Amino acid sequence: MKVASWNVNSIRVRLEHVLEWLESEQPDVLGLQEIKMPTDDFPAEAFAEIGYQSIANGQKTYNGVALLSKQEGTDVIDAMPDFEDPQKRVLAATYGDLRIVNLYVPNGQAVDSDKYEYKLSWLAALQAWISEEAKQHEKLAVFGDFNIAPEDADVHDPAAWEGKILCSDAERGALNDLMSLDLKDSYRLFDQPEASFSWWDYRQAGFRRNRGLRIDLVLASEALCTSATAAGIDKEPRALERPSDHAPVWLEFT
DNA sequence: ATGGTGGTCCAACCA
Repeated sequence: MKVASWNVNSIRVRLEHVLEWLESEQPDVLGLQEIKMPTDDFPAEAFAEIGYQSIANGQKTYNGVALLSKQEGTDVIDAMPDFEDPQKRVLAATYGDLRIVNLYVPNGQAVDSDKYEYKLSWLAALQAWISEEAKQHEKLAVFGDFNIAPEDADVHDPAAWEGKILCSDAERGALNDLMSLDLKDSYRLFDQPEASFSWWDYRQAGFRRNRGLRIDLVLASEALCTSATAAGIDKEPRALERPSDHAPVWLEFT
């Protein structure tokens, strides 16, 4: 089994990239973030033609998540319980005995902003929801664009980013709380290259200079970690013409 | 010191 996550920054613009990546990598499940279109506009037919079913949870202009898969997803959840949110940022489904939670965590803009307070309250609601999901599903993967770099090793310039948005103590604390629900950052189960990132700013030639952050994560339950065989980040799509600013991240297990 | 790119949609917001 291979599961993957990719913030595509508009599925309209990135449709060909995603179709090509699915055909070459053949993941069993791919979660998308920032589809940036209403649910009803999602190009399900294009994915069906190459053998992928889809579930979308979108809105006009901003946010939006989707799940593409070879088998049908069941027990779909498209909003966190007990958290009113007009922003479409979550989508969960079950594939066989595997539970998938696909997240687009709020960016937060800056640590002194209203959007940061929204991010922290959103993460508190997530903690409550995922603790319930973890009780119900032994094989659980919680993946997506977390908009949090777990550690300084996940940041190109830790001194410059210290305490800043995506790296603040409160954000990292919320991520650690989530991981204390027996969920591991699966990328670190394996030896990885230094300076491994999943997002590079479009500005200042961030990708060419590898000035990035690793903020796209696949958190895996103990039952998944014990059968994990490989994890990685595929930088190839980030080097294409008109790329997303994020690369797909993936986990394989038996 | 400032702003620098890109998507959505055409002014301004979000990242």
